[in-house]
Formats: sequence, structure tokens, C-alpha cells
Amino acid sequence: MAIRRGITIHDVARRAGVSTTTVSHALNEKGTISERTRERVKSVAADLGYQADALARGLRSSRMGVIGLVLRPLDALGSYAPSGVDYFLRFAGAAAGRALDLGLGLMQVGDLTKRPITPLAFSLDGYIVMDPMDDDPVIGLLQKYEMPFVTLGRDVRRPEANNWVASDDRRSVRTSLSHLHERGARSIAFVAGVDGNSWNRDGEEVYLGWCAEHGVAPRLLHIPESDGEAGGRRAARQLLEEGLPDGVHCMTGRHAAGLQAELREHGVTTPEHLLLVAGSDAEPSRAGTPPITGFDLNPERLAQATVNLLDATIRGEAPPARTLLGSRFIVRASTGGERGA
Amino acid sequence: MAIRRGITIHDVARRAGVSTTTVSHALNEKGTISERTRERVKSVAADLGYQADALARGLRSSRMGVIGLVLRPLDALGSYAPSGVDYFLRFAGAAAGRALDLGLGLMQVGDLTKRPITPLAFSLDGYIVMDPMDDDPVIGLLQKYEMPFVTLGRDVRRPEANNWVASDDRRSVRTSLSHLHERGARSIAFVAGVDGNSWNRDGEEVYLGWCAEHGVAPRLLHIPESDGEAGGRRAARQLLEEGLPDGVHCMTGRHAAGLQAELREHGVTTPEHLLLVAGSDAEPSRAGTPPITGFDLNPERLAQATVNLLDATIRGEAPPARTLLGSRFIVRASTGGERGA
DNA sequence: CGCCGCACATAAAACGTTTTACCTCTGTAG
DNA sequence: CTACAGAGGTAAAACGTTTTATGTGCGGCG
Repeated sequence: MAIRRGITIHDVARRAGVSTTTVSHALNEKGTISERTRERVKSVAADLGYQADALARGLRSSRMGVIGLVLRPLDALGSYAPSGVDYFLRFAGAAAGRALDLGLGLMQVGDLTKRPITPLAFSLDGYIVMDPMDDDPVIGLLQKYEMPFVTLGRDVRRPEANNWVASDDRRSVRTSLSHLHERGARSIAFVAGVDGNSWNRDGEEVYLGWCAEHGVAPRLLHIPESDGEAGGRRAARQLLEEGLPDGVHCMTGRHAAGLQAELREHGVTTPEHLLLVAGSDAEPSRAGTPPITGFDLNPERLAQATVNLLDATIRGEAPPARTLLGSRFIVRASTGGERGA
Repeated sequence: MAIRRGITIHDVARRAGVSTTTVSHALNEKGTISERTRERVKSVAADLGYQADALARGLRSSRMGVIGLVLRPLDALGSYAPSGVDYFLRFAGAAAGRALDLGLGLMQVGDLTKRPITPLAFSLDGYIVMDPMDDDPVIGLLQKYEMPFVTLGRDVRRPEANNWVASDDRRSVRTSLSHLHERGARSIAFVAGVDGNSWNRDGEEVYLGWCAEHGVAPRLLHIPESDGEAGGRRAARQLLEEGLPDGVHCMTGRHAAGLQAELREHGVTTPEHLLLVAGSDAEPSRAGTPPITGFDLNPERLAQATVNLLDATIRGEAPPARTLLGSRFIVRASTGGERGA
């Protein structure tokens, strides 16, 4: 790949009349060399537009200036650019932006436990793992190689971990259930995904608790995230068969959109016959008929916090932390809209 | 960084009882070695979980498996994670996803002509440059180093270039102006940004042409992209002072949102007193009072096409191409909504 | 004078690959 | 019997750094 950037440390050394060792030391503020020489070397280096080759430097194991991002739910999904799911894209984009502001590159990589892996994968400075699954092998790998990492969403199997940032999903689900109840729903069904991460686990747990508390029988459905709208439709048919609730909370926006569409085709409309909330806002749920009430998880804010935490961890200044950030509840027509039922 | 991945090519060589050369050849399908040895080496390598170190390999100048993404408008903006602009985030996220599907990593990097640069910057396999500016130094740099690249948006100074993908902005602006005209606007102002890219240039050109064609005096305002909503408000005050038009097209969503808010505070509402269109849909414009008509540039689709083109270019299979993709026009309340004026 | 320590600088090893040039067989043609 | 051509393999150089170990020369102290 004819990259031929030319100028190496040798060129600088020759031009400055010193050894390469001296150049390296001068530029990295190491070793013992006179101030005069150091300055001279620096100016020569600047003149020549010298910049150390990252690969060669990395070979001697220093910092690479790049962090990795693994989006576990997308690994499970099979496609890294799913349509109708903007949460991950926004998170990834925002994380890259924040990283850049900190002088770091960010690289999105696939499942580290499956070949082929991006070759650079194990040379990165640290990792963000989004929504790790139950006993996630990727986490195991990172621990084995002693690589710094941070998760977005709690790792359900490591309750003692304190290197995570998460949206306050328990609170969101409570908010949703209260909202549904307040607007008249008495029998509320809950559609969760199947990935074993805290997002699903916490949601279910809060739902079951809420049902117990209110003395109602829970109706908990599990639909694979990867089934998208089709999965939502399946859930709808199941509900139609077994008897309709008057409120539904779907953890994912695509399930919600599919469910709404299927019900509608059977003459069941929202919010008239049934109130509907999506746990995560997405294009298909916003564009539903009518638009579906949901939570904006604010991926930009989450990304910022996550990258900051990883950066601190890498430089060893890690005040390890567990950060919970609230989501924004957006009431739309599927639960009666802004004001009143 | 205690990465200590352990297993090197030497381990494999020792275990297989051959030289490192043989291992390298066996795994890379080079050299002349017997099928038997090749298989044995491969199986040993697999047993040991050997994976070649990307840095060491890159040092010998082969392919890195990573492409770079430069978002020029964000360089100009100063922040890589601006609030209220989701176009870039969505593009970046989707591009990373597509790259991953092709087995490539994607790294977002900052302005290549300004220090400090991510160290890896010049070792990447190729680049996507988004919305290059007029005589963009980043393009110059990439050309100088003979690095493969592709732009999103035409490079206005290189009309002969055929390595780009772009949204059909000329058509979008024409659509917008026709729409405004059709719904009754007779004096239409145009608010563009100041970045010297095809996005702004083409928009202005079409606007001026349209005015000439319809025999109306153009009113062209320039507001820095980085001023965001505040810039839109400034434009609004200028219009109030100099006399209100009955239609406005703002190239950016944030300008549109600011303009709308400011006008509203002066008793001028959309769509009653003035019809408003945003050239690029964004959170602030969608959330306007009322929601603002605009174009979804479909960054996901653009990203897909751009990454595909770069990938082909890198592997030399480049059927160099100029790809124009249409945007989706979304009519909202700021121009009277879905049906009729 | 002899030795130590200090300030400054450098040679050479190391990092883990790929690649180039060379070696040693074995069989075959002359 | 010699020469030559593969086939199969290896030693060593190269990539561009950083780091470790090793010199120098000089001033000061005993």
C-alpha cells in the first residue's frame, strides 16, 4: 500500500547529527540529554514534519491511542448496521466523537471471540462493551488478556464490578408502568427480548415486582431482538389469541412497532383499545400509527460518560464508578398524547 | 499495558518443529511448502490459538484492516460530538457497521492536518472524507501520501473526481422550493452555511437559478454552521428588520429551529405567516413548534454506499463511480403538514 | 595519581512479523 | 557421472521504534 510516509527517526537523527536513541529520548522526554541538544533535535524533527510511526511504536508496547467498541446486541443480531435501530448508531457515533475530543481514536469491532477478528483488536488500549450478555465470553477474553474495559449496562454476572455506565432502566420501566396505570390500563403485558443482559433482566424484574405489588397476574412474553417487527407481530397474535390486555410495554421499539401494526390490522387500535409504550425509542416506533410513547435513552450522554470512564481507567486515574443516567420519557399518541387520556 | 498476548509465530514454529518462515508461509499461502507441512502448521497454529500481531505485520506494510473516517464539518465545528446534529452520528455509526460486515474496522479520526493526530492515522488502509471543503488540505494530504480515499459529497475543486457518493442535494433544494411555491410562498429566503463544500455550494446555486427562473429577487443569507440555533435566530432578526419573506429554506436543521423559535417570539408563526423547510432533518427541527418540514438524507444508505466504494477502491477492484442518492422529503406542520395548505 | 561519579551520548537488542536470498536434497536429462 | 532443475525448507535482513546496557570524557575528592 505505498504508504511511504518517508521521514523516519533515522532521517531526523542524521540531519541533527545524533543517534536515533538521542532523537527518541529528546522527543519523549526520557533519558539524560542536554537541553541544547534536546531543543535542536526537536526543531529538526518539526522541520522535517517527523511523526513517529504508530505501528513501530506500538510494537514496543506502548499506548496505541485507540479504543475499541463492541456492540454485543449487534453481534447477536448478526448485522452491524440493522435498519430501524438508531440507538446503537447514535451511541457509536457519539462515543467516537467524545474519544476524538480526548485525542483518542475509536474503532468499532465485531465479536472478539469469533474469527475473523479485526487484526488490530488486541493491540488497542481498552474497550467499551455495550450490553454484555450473561457470562459474556468477550468480557472473559478481555479479563484474560488484562485489557482495560468498561461496560455500558451492568454485567449481570459481576455484581461487584464498578466499571460501568448505564441508563436507569429500572426507573424507566416503573415510570412506564405507572403511566399506563394512571391512564387506565389495568391488565398490562410485557414484551422483553431474549438477550441475557441487564436491560432485559432488570426490566422483567421490575415488571414482575410491580405486578406482585398491584396484585395482578403478570403476562411476560419473550421475543428475540433479531426478529424485529415480525417478532412484535407474533407477540400481537399471541395476545389476540389468549385475550387482549389493555396496556403493553415492549422493551424494544421495533417489537412495539410490529405489535401495533399487527393489532391494527385486526381492528385493535392504540390508544383507543390498548395503551402502548416502547422501552427504547426508535425510528419505527416514532413513525408508528399513531406514534408510540417511549424512552429516549440519550445515547449521546451515555457515550460521553462511558468514554470518559474508560479514558480514566486506561490512564490509571480510574476513580472506578457506577454511573446511572436517567432516560427521557416521551409521551406520544399511543398512550393518549401529551395531556390527559 | 500488559497486553502480553503470549503466543507468537515463534511458539508455533517451535511446537511444529519448523522455522518461522515456514509458519508464515503456511498461514499466508505463500512460498513453496508441502501440503502436509502446511496442514500440520495450520493445525498447530489453530491449537495454540495463534493470531498474528497486527502491529508487527503492519510494520512490514501490508493491509491493516482498518479504514479512517474524517468528518470535515465537525472539524470546522470544533466539537466532534455536537448536540442536536444526528446526521453525522448516524453516518459514522452506520459506516462502522457496514465496514464491520466487510471485515474491516472503522476509525473516526480528527483533522489530519492539525496536531495531534491519532498516531495510527497514516497506517490505515484508506479514508472516507465527509463533505470536503473547498481545496481541502486533508484531501491534499491523502493524495500526497497516495492513500486511497473516497468522499461523501463532491469535492467542488475536483470536478473530474469519480470517487464519491453524495445525496442529491440539488434535487432536494428544487423539491423544497417547488413545495414552498406550491403552498403559496412567493418571496422565498435562503439560509446557507459558510463551509465551502458542495452541500452549501449546490444549494445556493440551485436557489439562485430558481429565483432567476421565476423572476424573483434572491435573498441569500450566510450563517456559520457552528452558530447553530443562535445563528438561526440572528437570521430571523435580520429578516424581521429587512422585511419578512413568506417562505424560508434553511440548509441546516439547527438554523431552521433557531429561526423558527425567534420568529415565534416576535409573533410570527409557521405555517400561518411563513412556510419553513430544513434542508437537513435534525432533532431540533423535528422537535420544533410546530415540527419542521425537512429532508432525511438517509445517512445509513449513504454510509453503506460509501464504505462499499472505498472497499472496492482499496482492493483495486474499483469501478470508480459517482453515486447520487435521493433524500426523503418529510412534510411536517411548518409547511402545512401532510395534506393541503 | 587513581578512582569515583556524573553528564551526556550511543550501540545494540528487542518487539513479531514478512520477505529475500540462499541452502540441501532428490530425481532426471544429457 | 555430471549438471541442472525443481521441491521443500531455512537463515537472516528488514520494517521503525523504544529501551537497556555500555561507553566516553571531565571534574573533584582522597
